[in-house]
Amino acid sequence: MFLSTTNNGVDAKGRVSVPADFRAVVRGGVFDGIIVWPSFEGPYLEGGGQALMERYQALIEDMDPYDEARIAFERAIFGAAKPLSFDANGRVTLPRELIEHAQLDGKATFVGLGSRFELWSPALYAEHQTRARSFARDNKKSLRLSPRRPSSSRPSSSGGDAS
Amino acid sequence: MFLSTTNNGVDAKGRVSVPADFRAVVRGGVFDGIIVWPSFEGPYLEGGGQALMERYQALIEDMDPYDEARIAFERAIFGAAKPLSFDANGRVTLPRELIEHAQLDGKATFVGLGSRFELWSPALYAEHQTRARSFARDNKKSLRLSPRRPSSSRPSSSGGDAS
DNA sequence: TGGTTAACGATGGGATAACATGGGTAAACG
DNA sequence: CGTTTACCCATGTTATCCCATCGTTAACCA
Repeated sequence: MFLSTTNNGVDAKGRVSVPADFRAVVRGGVFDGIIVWPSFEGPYLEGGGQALMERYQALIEDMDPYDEARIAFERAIFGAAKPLSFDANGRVTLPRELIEHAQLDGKATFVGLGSRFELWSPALYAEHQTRARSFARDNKKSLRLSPRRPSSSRPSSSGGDAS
Repeated sequence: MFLSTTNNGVDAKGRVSVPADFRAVVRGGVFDGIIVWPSFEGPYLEGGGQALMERYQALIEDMDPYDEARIAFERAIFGAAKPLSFDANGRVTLPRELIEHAQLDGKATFVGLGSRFELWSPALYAEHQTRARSFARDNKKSLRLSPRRPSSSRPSSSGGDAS
């Protein structure tokens, strides 16, 4: 499982060290590396191991062969996905177009999301985080996670990040 | 699996380098090359390895021998498909009619789509690419990954194409 | 417990092989 | 006999591999 957030450097050749935890997730597959594609939702990258790609492929092959959505997904995901293999030190080389899409400038933030991960420019990710947080606050009623309830006594005062 | 998008040149002889990743996918078959035919959906080419052809053959042979659709598929795919073998440098020579169908003019864009690939004029593909991305964004809900269940119904090497 | 050392992960740079591409020549085809 | 197709070699560019360095963490020893 891809977990946690890591900030690594992107050198002049576009190389970036994949966090060791992430490498351990994909270790064992026939393809020793990760697969990365530009998100079609924003200026960041999405990635995973080959197993993730095969899950997408299974999903897509269940769709009608001439479904417009199927063709769109095939082109948006498979067409844009780059297989990036690890070098001896656990790095991958990001192609120029991926670096540009995510606006990476010397640094990249790996964000683990369980079955996949995201790659962000640190600055954009911070911004995205604050927006995500306020979105969560605005929608907290729909975010009830578990039957466990806080049972009062918790200071409802805004804890620092007021807006 | 055919992945990623590559832009290669088409010289005066109609030769184009097949991306090395793509060559690796079809490597090992008895026929050392790719099979390409004009799409009946638009001005581009479709292609794959021999394994893909055999899949199509199996699909079509399940249809009624006198089904009009079967005849149409046979003519549109098998009748128009050209086996293009690699030269020593990994290139194929595109016949004139394929170049004209896809309106290739010095450049060709290989688009990997998992079990097959497409060949486009770069300008024409750019347009379809943006449309595919926005369509995918609007319909992403239909791509939800279901929680992986242990009883996977198919072996991991799906589709017969090598990794 | 404090200090030292070995191991792992991350980073930087240079050498080398792979890839894409161009042109030329010989064989095959009509 | 002319045209086309296949094969061969040469070259620039790019990506891949290999080695060295450095910081951090974890293990080990006194």
